[in-house]
Amino acid sequence: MSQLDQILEEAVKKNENNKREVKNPLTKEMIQYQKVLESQQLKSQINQQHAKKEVKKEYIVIDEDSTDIYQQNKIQNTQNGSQKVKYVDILKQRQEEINKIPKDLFKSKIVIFFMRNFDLSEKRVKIFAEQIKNNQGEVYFSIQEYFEKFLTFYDLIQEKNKHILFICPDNIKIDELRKQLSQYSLDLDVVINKVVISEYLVEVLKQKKYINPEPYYFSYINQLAAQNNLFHVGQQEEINKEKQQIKNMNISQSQQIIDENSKQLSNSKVSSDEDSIQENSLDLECLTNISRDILRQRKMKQDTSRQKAAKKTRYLWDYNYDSEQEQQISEDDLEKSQNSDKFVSFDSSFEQKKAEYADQSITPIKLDNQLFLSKVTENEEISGQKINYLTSFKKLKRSPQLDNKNSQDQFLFKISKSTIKKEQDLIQQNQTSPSKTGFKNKNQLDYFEVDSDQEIQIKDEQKYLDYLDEDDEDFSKIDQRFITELPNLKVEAKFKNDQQLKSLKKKDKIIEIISLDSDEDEKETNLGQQINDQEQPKFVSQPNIGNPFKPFSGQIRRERYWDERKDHFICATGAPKENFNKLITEELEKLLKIYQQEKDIGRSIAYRKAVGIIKSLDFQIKSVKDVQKINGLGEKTKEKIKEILETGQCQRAQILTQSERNQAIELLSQVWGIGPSTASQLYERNIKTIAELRQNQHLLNKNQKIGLQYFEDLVERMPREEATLIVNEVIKGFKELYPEEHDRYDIIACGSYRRGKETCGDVDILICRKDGEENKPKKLMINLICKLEQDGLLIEHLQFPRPNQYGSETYMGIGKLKDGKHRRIDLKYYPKDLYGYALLYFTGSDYFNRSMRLFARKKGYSLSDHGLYAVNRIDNKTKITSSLAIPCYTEEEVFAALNLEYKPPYMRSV
DNA sequence: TCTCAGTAAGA
DNA sequence: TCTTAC
DNA sequence: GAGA
Ligand SMILES: O=c1ccn([C@H]2C[C@H](O)[C@@H](COP(=O)(O)OP(=O)(O)OP(=O)(O)O)O2)c(=O)[nH]1
Ligand SMILES: [Mg+2]
Repeated sequence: MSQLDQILEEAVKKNENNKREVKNPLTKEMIQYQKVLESQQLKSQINQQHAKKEVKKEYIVIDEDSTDIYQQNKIQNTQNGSQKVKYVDILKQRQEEINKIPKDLFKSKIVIFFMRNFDLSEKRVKIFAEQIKNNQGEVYFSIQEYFEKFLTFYDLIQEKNKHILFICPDNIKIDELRKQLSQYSLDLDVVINKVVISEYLVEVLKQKKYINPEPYYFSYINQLAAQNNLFHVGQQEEINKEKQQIKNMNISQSQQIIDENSKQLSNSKVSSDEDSIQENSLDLECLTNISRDILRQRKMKQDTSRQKAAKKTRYLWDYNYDSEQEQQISEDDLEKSQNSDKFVSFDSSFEQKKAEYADQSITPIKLDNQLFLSKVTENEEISGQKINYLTSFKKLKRSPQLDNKNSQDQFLFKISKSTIKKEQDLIQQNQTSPSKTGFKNKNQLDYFEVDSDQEIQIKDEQKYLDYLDEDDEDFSKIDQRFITELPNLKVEAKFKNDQQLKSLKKKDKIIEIISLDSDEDEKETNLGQQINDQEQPKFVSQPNIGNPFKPFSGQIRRERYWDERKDHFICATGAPKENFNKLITEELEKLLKIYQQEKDIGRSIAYRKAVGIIKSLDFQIKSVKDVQKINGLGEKTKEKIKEILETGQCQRAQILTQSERNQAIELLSQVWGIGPSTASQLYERNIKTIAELRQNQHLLNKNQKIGLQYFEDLVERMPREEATLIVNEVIKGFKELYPEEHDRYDIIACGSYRRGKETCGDVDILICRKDGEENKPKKLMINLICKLEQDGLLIEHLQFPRPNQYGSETYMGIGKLKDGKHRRIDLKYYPKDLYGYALLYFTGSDYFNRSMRLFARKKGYSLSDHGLYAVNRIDNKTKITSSLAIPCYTEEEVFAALNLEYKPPYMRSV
């Protein structure tokens, strides 16, 4: 038995052993991923230390990405005689490491790689591939690529005498491969000798000490640097001390990570409990789920961080920021400040670093009351004018040394002496400051430090100009729009204790506090989930003496840029009533559904967009040429369109929708309250039909049970006429409930009904008071719901209304007409001022909303059912939102505010 | 490499 | 935090 | 998956 055979056998065995354990999501792949994450954390920690000058370093990492630059630079260095910059040649180390693998391990083999794995990283695969090629082997990166080699089927079979390996990350791909091959009526075993999961292959190679994971982790680089005297500090003793410190830190920390991981690994061997999955069906499904979980986790991480950031920032604007309080600092403090301002990022590419070394024009800049270190490009010609503009900046954060001081000092910033000096020199030379620091007084010194090494590049359309260009006169007009306040909104706050209240009052914001009425019968009404005290206070409006919104620099430019490109947005083009390409959109929608199930956000957005674009066409696509130049339809989509035009279907969609799993999940997630995650969990428990689900109701929550109960009725769409009757019932009930003041309210059926669709999935009803909020009965929505329940219209309640910070309320329930089927009914109440935004939102369609909101976002606004706000997005984590919405009292005004043509509801069905 | 709408509720 | 919904 |  050859060496390779042995290794493969072990890898396969490992795979089989692990199949029993996979119920626990802590699989090896996940642990590898964790390891990478932690390595990244370590990296950023050390980067921070570098930034704080706790550790100085002066070397550059050479890796696969920077070899060319390295070679050039090396020649230059040696020509000059003295080596200026030192290198840690990680590439060499990696090559040495990979050389440890016996050269002829893959000799004369054919290897097909299917890569997506942390451990068998891309770099490593490249080196592998190189090695195999040098040993009379062959390497392919897809099965198609491999097939292209053959003219006849006979050739293919002959080739099998060689050892053909398929290395892939997980079992999904094997499944897919099988399907692909079945299209050619080929069996997997005919084509390929062995299929190896890369994860387990790597595991075996590691055990045999052929490969070492360390060279691909950050800590290894640090160790190397320390070993090679590449850390530089003034005193020799300190050098040694620091070197040792870093060495220890990295070794112990990375060792710790490895230990922890192996501990988790051994803990993760959990015996599967009996009701989980049948033995035979387990393997593929479980592994697919796990890799989905991992994908989802990665995505979820990004999403939640964005959400959190978004939540915080509104408070930032309203309650934390006060420019008046910026303090001046004495000369003494200025003297004390350290004179150092070189920021070198650790592992970025060589070119970037070179630029950083070379660039001396780092200056502080103040944008919208945040401080940045900026790079300013001087005298670039923009629209015929020579202008200085900001090309990139580093965000600054408050120095921790200030946290101990008393609160009055909290608006001091720190910037290094030399940068201030540069600024002052410019001012003294009577030049206009190239940045927006506003440091006119040399005593003014700020205590700020660099938040992260990452430099934020400013996109072309977002360049922040120092000087107003001709368009910027319009700022005054914008200003007018922004300072207008939305009247009639009340401030409502609920505090955990008086302290919170005081601290807010201190900041001179006037907040009117309305105690939440505690009517006797309130306790009996189920108002849903309790709000956590910690989350309070919530504000129904903004303080009525807000900072008048100042337009952000570059706003005119930004708006113009996106106005020129607005035909890329479906909200600007709209869709005709008729869909001329039903076949294509239906096929693409199949794929869309699959990707939504798999939680592949990117692809589902891409396919949704493609469907939207095709629906908006006012002609029938006859060939791909008709859609050749459309923005949003890329290569792959066009391929699929071509396929559909030629064969009448998309093969991939066909294969995917045929699979039992996908069909079951699709069916189960049609139950209200069950989404893709729950559906696939149910499928794992071998629940594949509604009947089976009805047998296992204990797995469902309250609303899901209701959804299941009325499943057959709810999956159906109702005819438009029935929706009309339901709306009339609601209006009738409302009139009976409030006979005197009913005409003070607008009651409008929105959703697909308002868009003029012939069938409606549900009834969406918007209620809006026409005059001020003060007169609105407190329990209007609850009363209405009780009334409709008495009338026999509403049968089940899914979601009770509860006032939120904007004074809007949402009800979701199930109702039916006499002798009719059960239908979903949504009631929403919005205060008068939100009428325009709410009507726009509730009319949809969902994709039209997304398109319009994206357009608003790009233009520097944020659009929702609560308003259109001006927003300055500094980076993906930081934004400043104006506390005052741009007033739009009708849909038309919202369109106008975004400089969009008004689209009547029937054109919004994208 | 980053982004993809924005908001809210239940468990 | 995760999932689902509009 | 597409676009920047
Ligand atoms: O993800 C979503 C879903 C819906 N909506 C808005 C637009 C939509 O028109 C309205 C009502 O939602 P519903 O789910 O009822 O959609 P619809 O457009 O009315 O279609 P259907 O006929 O399926 O009810 O809520 C969104 O903004 N985002
Ligand atoms: Mg609807």
